[in-house]
This record gives sequence, structure tokens and C-alpha cells, in this order.
Amino acid sequence: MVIAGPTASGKSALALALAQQISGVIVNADSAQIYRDLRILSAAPNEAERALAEHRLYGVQDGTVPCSAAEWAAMARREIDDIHATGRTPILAGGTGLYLRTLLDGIAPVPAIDPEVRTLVRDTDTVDNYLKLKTFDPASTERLNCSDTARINRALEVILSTGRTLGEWQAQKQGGIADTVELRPLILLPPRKWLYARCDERFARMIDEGAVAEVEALLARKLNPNLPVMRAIGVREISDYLLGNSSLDEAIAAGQQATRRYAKRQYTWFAHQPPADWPRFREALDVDRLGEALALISHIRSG
RNA sequence: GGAGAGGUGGCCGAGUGGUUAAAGGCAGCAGACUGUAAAUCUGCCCGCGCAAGCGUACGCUGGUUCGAAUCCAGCCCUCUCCA
Repeated sequence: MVIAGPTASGKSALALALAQQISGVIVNADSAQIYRDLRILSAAPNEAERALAEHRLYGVQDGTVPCSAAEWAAMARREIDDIHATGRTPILAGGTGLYLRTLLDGIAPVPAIDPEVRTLVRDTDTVDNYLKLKTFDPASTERLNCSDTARINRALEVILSTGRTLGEWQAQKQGGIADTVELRPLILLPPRKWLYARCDERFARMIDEGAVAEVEALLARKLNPNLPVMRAIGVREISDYLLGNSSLDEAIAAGQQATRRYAKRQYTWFAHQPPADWPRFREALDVDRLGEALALISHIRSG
């Protein structure tokens, strides 16, 4: 089973309800909830929630080690196999579309990038990287916008490290499990107004639950600011407050704003990227309507 | 009551006679997405229209001018300072 949707759309409550109903095991499909440093800021399930159903891949990684889509997919495959082996049902819940896609459809089998190449590329200005990419992999530069830092870096590190272009690698995809499992997906696409209100509430709640202390602890580790944990929503905003560059109210407002923008990006992804036949639940998923959404899951592809 | 400063598109904020439907930012809307994806990037954004275009717009009312957000007059409002 897969439950996906934007942040604050009610995925975890739904996953929990479903897990209890069918005694399933919830598997995290969110790139930030993987890190144990971000329990509060990533809205990972707390003790009470974890007591209600088994959860996997939450807080399993240290912030110093960046995860990737393929690494997550490999971990998720193992968990899914393991859960199946015990006769139970895995319930993937999360909002990282690329992770889910990688797990289900597979991904190009690009080998690990030479760390030196990676460092070199990431320490170089995007304009220079773009020009360099133009000589080694002109096809990519045609496809990419010249200011698309992340993708330019990726394309460049792949050609420099592996000797083949990203396009060549991407001609093949490996590791997808979509064909080997019986999938029952549900995408949550709630009304924008409701979603944004929940984003605001959610960030305010995080502050009440100790998000400031969590960021304080994170800052104390003095990690590389480019690590995923340091770029999670709220880290920068709360850091600004801790460093005296903003008031707490300003930090909260900024965090809420960032949450809303993120939710919009996810909404766009889940509205268009997954297969058209995946059911979409477009209502506000209030607690008393969980059943309505669950019904949507079991009615489809019930083999 | 006196002295200053100012009123610009949802907000902030440039702009001091034409090339200005009016920079830029924010918010909003839409979209892309193959290994750090809670990342990265793109488009739209006064109204109507597919478009050419038309119509409204820079507090209000008049005026100067071929032409005004920009100059002048009066009025209204806001802020700071002095009483």
C-alpha cells in the first residue's frame, strides 16, 4: 500500500488508521523523516504514535550521512520483503515523490560518484559547471536551465566520474518493484486552503514541541550546511532566530511560509507524476473522514 | 494650532514630464522533476480578449502641457516633531 501526498495532508493519521485496521507495518517514504536529528522538525511519529503500530525507516540515519533516493529505495525494498515474510502488509507513507518513484519504477544504475569529483563539482560556481558540462555533455545543457544548480551538478559529476553521460545512464532503469507487488495507492490532494492552514498549525506545533531545542542541538554539531538535515524546512528559519537575526515570531512565520511552498511543490508532483489511475482523495482529510479515504484504497485493485 | 515627511498595483517598494500597464521583492497561481528531492528550476501575476488590441490605473478634484505617477493649486488622509 502507498499513501502519498503533500506535507500536512494527513498521511500519517491515515496510515496509522490503516495499519491498525489491517495490522500493517508503516514504512517511511519521506526524505527528512529518515534522520534521527529531525524527529520534531520532520514531524516523524512520536512515541505514542509508534506504540500504535510498527514503524520502519523513521529516524534510522544520522544527520552526517546524506541519504539518496536509491539508498532509500534499497532500504525500503528490504523492509518490504521482511514485512511480507512475516505475512503482514507494508504501508508506505510519505511525501517524497522521487523516492517512491525510484522504489516502484527503478532508477538509472549510475555507480557511486567519486567523492573528489563530487566535492570539486559542488565547490564550483554553477556558471562554470554549466560551461564545463557543455563541452562534456552538450545534450544535458540543452535540456537543463543554466541556473538549475542541482541538476547541472548532477549531470556534470556523472560524466566526470563515470565517463558516461547522465542521459546514457538514464536509458535504463533498475530495481523497481512495481511489477512484483500488488500495489494499492492513494494520493491525498486536499483543498489548498485547508492544507495551508494545516501547514501553519503544524509548524506552530513543532515550536511547542521543542523544535528550537532540536535545531540548537543540530547547530551544535556544526555539520556541513549542505547536508540534507541542515536544509530541512525550519532549520534555517529557527537558526536565524537562535543567531539573533530574527524574532521567534518572524522565524515561525518564515517556517510556515516555507512549509506552504513545499506543500505546493509536492501537490504539483503528486497531481501529475504518479500514474493517472492512482486514486486521488481531494477532500479535506479531517479525523472523522479517515474511513472515507480508506474506502478509496480498498476499492481499487482489490485482487 | 505650528513645522516637517509622505500617500504608487494584494503587501513592501523603485520611479520625478514621453521609450511606464509602471523596476525589484514578497505573497498568490500554474508547471517541471531519474541518486543530498523538505532539494533545484521555470512560467503567469490590473480587467476583458486566443491574439492584435481595447479599457481602466499611481489619495481626491481641478489646472499647466502635444504629452503627467512625475509640474502647479486646492482638498482629504497618515506619520514624526513642536505647542
